[in-house]
Amino acid sequence: MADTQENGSGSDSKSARTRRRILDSAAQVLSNKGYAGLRLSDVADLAEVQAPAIYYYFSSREDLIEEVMWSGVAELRKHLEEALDKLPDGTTPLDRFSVAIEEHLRHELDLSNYATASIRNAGQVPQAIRERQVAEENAYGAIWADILRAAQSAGEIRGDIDVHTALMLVFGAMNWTSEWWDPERGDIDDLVSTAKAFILNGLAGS
Amino acid sequence: MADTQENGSGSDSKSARTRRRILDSAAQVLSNKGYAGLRLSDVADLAEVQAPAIYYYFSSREDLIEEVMWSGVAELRKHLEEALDKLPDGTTPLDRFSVAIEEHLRHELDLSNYATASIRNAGQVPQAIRERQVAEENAYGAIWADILRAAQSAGEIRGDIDVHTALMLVFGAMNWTSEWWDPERGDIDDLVSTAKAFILNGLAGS
Amino acid sequence: MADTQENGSGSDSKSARTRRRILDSAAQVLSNKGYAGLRLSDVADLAEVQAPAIYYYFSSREDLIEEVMWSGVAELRKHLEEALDKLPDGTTPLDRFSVAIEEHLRHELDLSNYATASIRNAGQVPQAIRERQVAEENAYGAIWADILRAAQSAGEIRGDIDVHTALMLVFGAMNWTSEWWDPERGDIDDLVSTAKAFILNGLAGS
Amino acid sequence: MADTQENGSGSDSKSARTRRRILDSAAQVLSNKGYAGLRLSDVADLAEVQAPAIYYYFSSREDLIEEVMWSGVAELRKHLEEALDKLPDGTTPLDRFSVAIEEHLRHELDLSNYATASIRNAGQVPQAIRERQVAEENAYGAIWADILRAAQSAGEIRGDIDVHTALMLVFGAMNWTSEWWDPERGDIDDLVSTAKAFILNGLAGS
DNA sequence: GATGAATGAGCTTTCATTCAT
DNA sequence: CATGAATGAAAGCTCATTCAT
Repeated sequence: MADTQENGSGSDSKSARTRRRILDSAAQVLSNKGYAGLRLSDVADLAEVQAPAIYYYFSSREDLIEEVMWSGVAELRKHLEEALDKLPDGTTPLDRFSVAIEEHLRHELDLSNYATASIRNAGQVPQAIRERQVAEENAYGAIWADILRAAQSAGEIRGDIDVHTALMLVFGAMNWTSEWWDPERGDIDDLVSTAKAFILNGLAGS
Repeated sequence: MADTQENGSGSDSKSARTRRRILDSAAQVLSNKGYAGLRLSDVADLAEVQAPAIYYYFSSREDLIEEVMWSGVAELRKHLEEALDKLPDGTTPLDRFSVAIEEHLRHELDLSNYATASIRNAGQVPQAIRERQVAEENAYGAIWADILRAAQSAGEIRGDIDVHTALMLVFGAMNWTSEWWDPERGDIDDLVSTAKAFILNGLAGS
Repeated sequence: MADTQENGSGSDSKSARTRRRILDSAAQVLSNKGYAGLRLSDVADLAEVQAPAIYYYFSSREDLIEEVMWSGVAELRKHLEEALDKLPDGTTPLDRFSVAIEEHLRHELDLSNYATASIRNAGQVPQAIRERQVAEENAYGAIWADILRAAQSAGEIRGDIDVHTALMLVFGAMNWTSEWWDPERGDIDDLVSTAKAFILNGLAGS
Repeated sequence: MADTQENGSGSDSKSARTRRRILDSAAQVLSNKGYAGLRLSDVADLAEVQAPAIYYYFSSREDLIEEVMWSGVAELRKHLEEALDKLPDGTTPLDRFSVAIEEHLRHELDLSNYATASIRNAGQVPQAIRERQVAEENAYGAIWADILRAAQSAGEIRGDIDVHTALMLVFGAMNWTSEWWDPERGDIDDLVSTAKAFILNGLAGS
């Protein structure tokens, strides 16, 4: 599944499908080899096209990578927003938080090379590429921060904790999973419940 | 300090000092540009030598990088072992754990390009380089696992938690700090105490 | 006018007009960028067609360029022949020569990208393209040589001068104008009269 | 001789000789194939080095070409200045002019790929490269203009002629020779004397 | 010990050209 | 007639690496 996800929806003309294949391949290579290690020829091989065909769809290597990095976070956000929207009206902030943790982890580990590509390369990509991604990250972070603040107001988590620092520690614990978690050896349900317990206890505290 | 740390001690002949400068520079470049993004010419510039001079000290680019990656973790372990050895005999596992968190964070953020280089590039480095680093990581992880298990036996943290998963979540929260924490804007003491509270509560749980 | 000239006449079906537009555009690009610098995509943009459409009218890039280079001189010759034919029967060789100078200059500077394309790229085009152009050039040169020899016989210009060398010096003075003369800043009538005086005196001599 | 000229003088260390060989080769290729047609691999073949070696001496293709274009005119000027300096004090402007014609032609035809490269590609090179060359051209043109004005003051040539236009016609006649004159078939002394007669008569006039 | 000089492999990118539609 | 899609070949350029000095 991890290798065949579709990014976004939309038309599926032959042209659109080729573009998608290139983008998917780039996400996978980026995720494995890193920004500087991504070679267009590897992307092309995976996408089953010749390397110059990439230039029919993207104006440069940077352009292609930018779109992967940007849509990695965008997709994560869309995913989360949809999940939160489905919750019944009276759901408590802490329950919403719990859902967010689950969605983030499942999307990162189960579905998306885009997410892992974004996460792993955030620190290595040149400034020009970084900017649009940062905008998306801020939007994504804002959703989490809102939930966290609501939980604080509701007294569900400690009030003395700095929201930004807390969020970053939580993201750290979650994002790092893609570095060590092996889908072949672990059960994702176990991971999700352990992570939830760790994080919620960490923030609820005594 | 972060840019001028010395890795290990030992002889300080001119030759040894040049070697150290090259290694330090490689750690810094590796930390910023990633494995594939490291260019020997950048390392040479930082170390103030000519690029071919690197070959006098290291037999190849891979060799140089391997040493950085490997000593990043080795250094972290030495650091931790020394700190733990200094603790009085009766120190509880949980207190030892608390000290470990503090040492890991301070070393990563304050002292060492080696540590961040190791952490950031663990997933992108080729297998050949990875192996020795993995051995070091296992040794380092074993120290943490011992403490954790002792704490579990002592009933200081929950017994239902899987030690390996817990450890990885903790490492995630800590390692990710190097991606977002800005020494210019935050106080490291605050970060350390927030991280300790988050992690210890997360594992103690209700 | 210089950018919209039509080369030759003939059928004006939509197809023929598109072909003409492509040829005109090629002449202009060739004139500005040179043989190796001509890109079909530039020609296509100027002609307002898609690049592959060019292949409907010309079997290759070389083919297209050959036609421009060849018709550049052909057109110059047709132009000159018409002008000479209009002269009254008794016109002296020297007067015919004077008319030739004027026609050549006006056509080159005022009317035709084809002429400048031919002139500027004569030395850089591959042999295969060159041949047909050389044939045209010889025919064109023959007209000039005839006039010059007649003038020599009539004693209107020096007899000791080598006709071929003289002709080449004259062509040089004229052809070079397209490299330096700026229609925005100079008056073409002034240029024509100065050039006539220079050339005719140069050949008449003392 | 044309293929083996040395450009400028100076040290002849091995390194300097390689640099010179690359520059000489570039001048020759530029002269034959034009700006867009110059391939570094052709230059490298002629210079008997591998293509990337060029980058040891020049930072880019443009850089290399700029130096050829610029030094083509610079060399021409140096050549001319030296010849004029050798003339006895009382030499008339017209005699100086005559010497200038001779030096220009001989240098262009006999000695220098640099000169022909500069002349042929002046119109096709991008603006960035052009600028430095234009400066040199102006300096070179100023020498000629000075002589011409002096001759006008001395009444040696017509007073009604525009100096700039005249100069351009003269340069045209001379520069064009490299397009048609074949050293195998013609005698350069004949060409020089014919050209002198043509130009001087052209400007002296009746 | 260290460097100037050079190379070979491999990268991104461009471009003429083809072909199914 | 014309175009969207794609390719093969080759270009400029970068970089790790070598080697004589």
